[in-house]
Amino acid sequence: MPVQKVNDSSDLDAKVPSHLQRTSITSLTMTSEPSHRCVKATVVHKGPVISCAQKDGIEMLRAEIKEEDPLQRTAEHTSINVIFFGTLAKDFSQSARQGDVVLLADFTIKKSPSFLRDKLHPCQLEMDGKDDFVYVCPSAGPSHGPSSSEAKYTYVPLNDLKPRTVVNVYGVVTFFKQPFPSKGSDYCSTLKITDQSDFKVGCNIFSKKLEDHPILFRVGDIIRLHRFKTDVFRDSMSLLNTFGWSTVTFDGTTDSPVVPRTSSKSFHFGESDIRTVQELRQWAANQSWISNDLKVSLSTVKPGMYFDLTCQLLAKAVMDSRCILLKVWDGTKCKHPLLNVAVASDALEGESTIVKDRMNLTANVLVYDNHLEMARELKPGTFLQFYNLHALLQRAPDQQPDQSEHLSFHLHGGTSYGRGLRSLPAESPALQSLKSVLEKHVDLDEYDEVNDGTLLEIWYTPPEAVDAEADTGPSYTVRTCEHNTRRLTLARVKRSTPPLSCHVRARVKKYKPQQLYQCLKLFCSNCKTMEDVPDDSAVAKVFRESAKDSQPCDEQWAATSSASSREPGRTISMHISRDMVGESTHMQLIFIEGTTLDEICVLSRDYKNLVPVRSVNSRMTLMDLTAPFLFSGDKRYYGCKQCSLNTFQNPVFTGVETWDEQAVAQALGVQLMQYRLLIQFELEDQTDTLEALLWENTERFFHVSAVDASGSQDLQDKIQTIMDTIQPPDSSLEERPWLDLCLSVYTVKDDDRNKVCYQITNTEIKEE
DNA sequence: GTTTAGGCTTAG
Repeated sequence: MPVQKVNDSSDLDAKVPSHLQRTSITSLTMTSEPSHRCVKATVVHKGPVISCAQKDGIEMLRAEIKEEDPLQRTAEHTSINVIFFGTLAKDFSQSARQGDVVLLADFTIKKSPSFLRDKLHPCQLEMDGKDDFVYVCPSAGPSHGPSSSEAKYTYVPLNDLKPRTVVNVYGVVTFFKQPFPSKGSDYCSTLKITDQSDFKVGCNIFSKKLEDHPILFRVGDIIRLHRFKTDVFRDSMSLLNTFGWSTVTFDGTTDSPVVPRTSSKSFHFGESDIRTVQELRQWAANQSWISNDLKVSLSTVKPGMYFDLTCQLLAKAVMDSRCILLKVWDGTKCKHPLLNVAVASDALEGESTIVKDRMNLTANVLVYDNHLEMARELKPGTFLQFYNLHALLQRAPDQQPDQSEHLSFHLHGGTSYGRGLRSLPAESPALQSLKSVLEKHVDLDEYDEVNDGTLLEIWYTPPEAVDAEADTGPSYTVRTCEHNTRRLTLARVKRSTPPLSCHVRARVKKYKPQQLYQCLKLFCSNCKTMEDVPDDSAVAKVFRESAKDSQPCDEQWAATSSASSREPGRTISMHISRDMVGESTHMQLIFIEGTTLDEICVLSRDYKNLVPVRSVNSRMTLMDLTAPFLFSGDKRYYGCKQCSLNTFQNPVFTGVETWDEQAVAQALGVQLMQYRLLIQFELEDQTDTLEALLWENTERFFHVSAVDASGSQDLQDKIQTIMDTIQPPDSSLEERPWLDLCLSVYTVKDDDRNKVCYQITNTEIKEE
């Protein structure tokens, strides 16, 4: 069903079919049953139609809709993202404008992948156009028609104000205080406004109700005053609210939507208001008092400064009856070390800031006295505006006098210079740059559960890097993979959904096995059995028992020569296949019987392939597969006990040019076990630790072949040397080199449960 | 039927 238009907001309500129930956006949850619900709200943002590559190029559009929220202070999640897909996206793009009221039904409720950053709503609505239901009522003011009441109000320029008259005025706010309790019965708002006449007029507003006070966020906001009384005070004109008064405010950003902010349920608002606001914005943008007003962030703040800070609340704690600690960040790194006010974790409300503390991203703000009333209401995650915040260098209680002082922030008591704080609604234009900076730190969100990569690209372009701190300095490894995925923190990797390939930068906290020779494993590629390489004492025992009381075996297919050993009763015999006699290969494969392990080791220096055998009832038999079935130079090869076939009775030795371990194993019916190197690392970065295996990639990682290492002390020493560099014995974390790693995240079945595993792939040690 | 504040730094 395409998007339908109606002319009046009240018509929308008439369009609601009887089986549908109006639901407030605030009350929507993941478990809401969407099928019989509809929402009515105003479009506050409409994005472009985007073609989504990860969804077969389907077109999509994100819009943000907002429900009437008279107070704009405490109600949470009054806005929600709506994603339109396919033709509905295009249709909506053409039919709806910012400010329009829409009625939506038959949507799907999904988890919002952007909630942790935009704080709009934990859910989002998705509409694919099949049975969905979209009505649009073009904006013309929330409760009145556009032209019928035009010119109802006249606005007096500020230079034309006459004393003791009641007027309506428009102005740009050049100074304001958040409402504060007066000595009388009311709250008082104090502000100063100006307009194109450049006259500045002071204004006081008294009201018992906080919600009736103008909603002002920053200097440059625009205010409309109805029914204000003029008077002269200290040779200047001033304004005071009088009976029937009202105020409406607007953001002062040029080109941003003209959205009236008011608690009033019914107010006049028409085309001429939009024009007036736009003209004032344009005029103010060229005034030095606003355009020179550079924003101060944590990265630019200087000690001693009083400044306004736009930020997000991370955590809070009550210090005492006159002080609350607010831990905030704005995504920028402070140039001075930031003071960390230690608070017991059970006294702290909100997320842990440890990771951000370490990166000098967390500002500790001490809020005093009259501001506690406001601070007490704040919830972690809220966006905040501080006014006249004081940056102060101070020493931490446990700090030595010779150490550099740390920067703390105080919101002192009182309201001088507009001192105060307030929360900002998530959709405020004043927050757009803050949000985009915070998004670059998405990997730091310790509780971020964004896994749905498909919808993510509609919100942000991934940042190039995670963090400058870990970026600097060389890596002891190099990635060899072709793919160009984002680098993630370990905390983020742990929250990802397998399968996944990703890049991390980490250090090795620990590794197993600490006795590195134990990392050499035997692996059967057939049955996937992995076992340790048997130690010499176990192998020697097999040899001793095989040689005990044995008579040389007598096989038709073999030519045999025997010699007495030093021990009485033990004969050493060598057998060569008759098939091979006369061929050039005949000395390449020799069966040997009756030796000790030591003896066969000595003999293997002179013969290429020695197969130890024993005699059972005069028939030649392979030894127990605990022992190697083949000695070849300094290498020993083992067979899999489960998978080796017993075809030794009638071995075939023809047709092989060169005997190697594969050919020997095949001729003997042995399933050759491969040498592998297995190491388990405990990786660590600023966010978390994670156990990752080095398994399939080990040989490339060390530039060492496992089978070569099995017979070479030099190569085993090489691995030890590399490990001692990655994780020097008794080293502190800072002494260990960073490693750029490619990680593979996958699941394995473990007792019928899926277990997530991490393996280092496509990564090599840098060798000088 | 109309007091309050009328900007202009805490001092932790």
